[in-house]
This record gives sequence, structure tokens and C-alpha cells, in this order.
Amino acid sequence: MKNERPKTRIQRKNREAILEAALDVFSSEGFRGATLDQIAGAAGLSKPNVLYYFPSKEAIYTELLSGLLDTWLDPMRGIDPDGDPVGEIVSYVLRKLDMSREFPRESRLFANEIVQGAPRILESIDGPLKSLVDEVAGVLQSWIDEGRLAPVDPHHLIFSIWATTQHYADFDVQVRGILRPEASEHFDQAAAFLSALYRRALAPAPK
Amino acid sequence: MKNERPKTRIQRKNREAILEAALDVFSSEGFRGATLDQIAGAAGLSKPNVLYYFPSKEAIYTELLSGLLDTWLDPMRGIDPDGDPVGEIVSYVLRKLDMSREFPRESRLFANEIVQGAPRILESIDGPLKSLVDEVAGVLQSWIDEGRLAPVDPHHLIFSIWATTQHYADFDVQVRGILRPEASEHFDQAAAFLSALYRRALAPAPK
DNA sequence: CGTCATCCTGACCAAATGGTCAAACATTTT
DNA sequence: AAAATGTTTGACCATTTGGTCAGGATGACG
Repeated sequence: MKNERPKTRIQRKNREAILEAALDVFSSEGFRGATLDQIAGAAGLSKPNVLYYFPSKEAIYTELLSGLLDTWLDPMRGIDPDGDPVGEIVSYVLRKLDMSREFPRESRLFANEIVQGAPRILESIDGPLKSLVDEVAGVLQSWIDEGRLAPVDPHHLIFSIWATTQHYADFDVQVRGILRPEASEHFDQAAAFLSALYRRALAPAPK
Repeated sequence: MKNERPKTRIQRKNREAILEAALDVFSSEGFRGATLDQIAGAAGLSKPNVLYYFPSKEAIYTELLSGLLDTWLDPMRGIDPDGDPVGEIVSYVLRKLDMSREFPRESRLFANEIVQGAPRILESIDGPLKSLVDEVAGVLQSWIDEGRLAPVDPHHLIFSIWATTQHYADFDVQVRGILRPEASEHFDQAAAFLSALYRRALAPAPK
């Protein structure tokens, strides 16, 4: 049962516009760097009007954040315990990389929050995030035990996947500064590189 | 020839204290999130006194940033073109990881800046950073050509090393939230994991 | 000890910013 | 077409914040 109450269509539309604008602003300026005027401007509304839909700046921010965590973890839920280990992991990597390509602002929003100590979503990390990760780590470990995956620390494997894939969204400026391509061409290179990296590293030793 | 002019020892001491305090505050709050009062407080000085040593908040920030870039790139300069390829890369990874362990605030400072589009150090990325990276990429490529390193995209290899190592500093809260250890124990696990990962992935196919 | 340069501070300022509110304006509902 | 409900805004406010400044305190040094 969804907790959405789109009283009127105009209300739905404006809340939508505000969240969209806020994502833009928060992701590129951080929470403190963003101003209500910026958000209001980007949403095509006046500042008091924004505050008519949300009680405060912080409320907009946390709504964005909490609404996103789920989507953000989706790729991980797609890992099939009954599939081919290396294949499953590589396709997880590619799904995660795709999220960086499709939703860089969302990635940066999280990055900003976490780098600064995640003052507003610590609970979410300790709670749902940790349990999902532990669950997946369990699957990885069982694959290792069965000799179908190279023996590496499951948690750190997950970290490395997050790090390498999110890097292309979060540090986009740096990547773009070092590689030349204007287009998102480097995402395809990254996909090729990361597949190869993990395929080579994770293939179990032949018995 | 150093551009340091420590007119008096008190001047040197206070500038030092301010930069140290600023590193603390900027790295955990971001540029806009940090306030002069916070910095002054952390440095044990009054706000006007801070402004006596630095012309503005931004001046403190950029001085920090520019003074750090060099140190930050040092591990990369230690790569020996005449060494054993895989060994050189793995020890580069470990050096970089050590920097994350020893200087997490510095890492977060950069992360904050880059995630937000690096508005104040774009030149440094396009300039010295790019050339050093290209140089190292050249070395990697020559190793590949000689068949002493698995054929992977050199630039993306470098990105993956940055991503995986800096992750432990920048996303420390997340890592700590998922792993239990209070101590910096996970850095040792990470070292073991990353050595194994890159060793396995980069070993050239036997001829 | 006197004087000169350096160092430090309280008081102050202008701009920015999150947020409020009463009143005007729209839209539905009856 | 009222009445009721929902939406928008200009004017306003309190606080925070980067920064200034005149003068006082504290060295350094002959």
C-alpha cells in the first residue's frame, strides 16, 4: 500500500517538479550548498510556494534520499543465487555501472551525503543496507565454498564493485578531465574493462 | 626555492593551526558547509584573527587544496618502469591504500571537491594530473605490449585503483556501518583483498 | 625602557538564507 | 454563483555568515 496521496494533480505535478529540481541542486552543491531559492528557481516556483509543499529544506532532502535508497539497491537484488557465479557478478557490475550512467545525480547525492559522514541517513545504512549486503555476502561465500568462485573476501568484493562503478558518476569531472571523449563513450570502455577485470579475478582455479 | 616566508615563528604556528583546523572542517562539511567560526574555533583563534592570516575563507580552502595535490599524487610517481609489472602495480595499490588510511581527511577533501564538479581546481586536473596519468598509462601500455601484463585499458585500470583505494577513506562511514570492526582492521582486510584482486586480474596469460 | 612592528579583538556591517504570514488568486464543490 | 477549499505570492523577519576596522595588547629590539 503506497503512502502517496496526490490530492490534486497540480499537487502531484509541483511536488514532482520540486523533487526533480532539488535533485539537481542538492547533487551538485551538497545539502548546505543548496539554497531554497535555487531549488525554487529550478522548479519554476517561488520560494514560499516550495515551502507550501514541503515543510522545510531538510524535508525535501530526506524525502529525496529515502525515496532513492531502494532504487539504488535494486541491482544487487537481481543477483541470482542459482546462476553462474562469475556471470552473475559480472552482470551485477554492469547493472550497477548502468545506474551510474543513467542516474549520475542520484549517485552524487549519496556520495555527498556519505563523504560528509551521512549525518542524515546513518540508520538506513546500519539497517536495510547492511542486511542486504550481508545476505549477498552469504551467497558469495557459499559460491566460494563450492569452489565456483575464487576465494576473496565477499564484503570487500562488494565494496570494490561499488567503488569502481560509482566512480564514473561521482568523479565524472575527473574522468572527463583525463580522458578526452565528450560523449559517454568512456562508460562503454569502463564496461569492457570492468567485465574483464572481474572475470579474470574471480574465475576459480581449475580443479 | 621554497616560497615559504615564516616571518615570525608565531606566524608560522598560527597559519599551521588554521590549515590543520580547516582541513578538519572542510573535509567533513564541504566548502559551503564550513564556517569561519568553526575553523577559528577549531584552531583556537578568533574569527578576525583567522582573517588576519588569510584574506578569505576561499583562500584557506584553495591553499589547502593546492598544497595537497602533490602529496596526493606521490604514490603514483613511485611506479618503476623497470620493475616487475604486476608487483609494481600491486605495491602502488598498497601505497595508495595507505594514504587513505593515513590521510582520510585529505582524501575526503578532494572527494568533496570533485563530486561537486571541482569548481576550484579544474585547471589542476586538466594540467599536471592529466599529464602524470598519461605518462603512467604509457608505461602500463608498454608492459602490455611486451606481454608482461594482462591487456586491459591502462586509464581505466588507474581509475579502478583510485576508486577502490579511496573508497575506504571517502566512504568510511558506510564501510564501518557494514563491517563491524571499530579498529582500522578493515584496512588490512582491504589490503589483502586488493592485492589478490589485482594480482589475479593482471597476471599475463602464460605464453 | 621606549619605540616600532606585529598580533589580536570587540563591535560592527551588508548580504544571504531559511522560514512565516496575511492576503490575493484559482479551482472545485454544492 | 456562492461557498469552500486549495494555491500562490509579496512583504517581512531572525539568524547566520563572510568580512571590515579602529584601537588595544603583545612581542621584538636597540
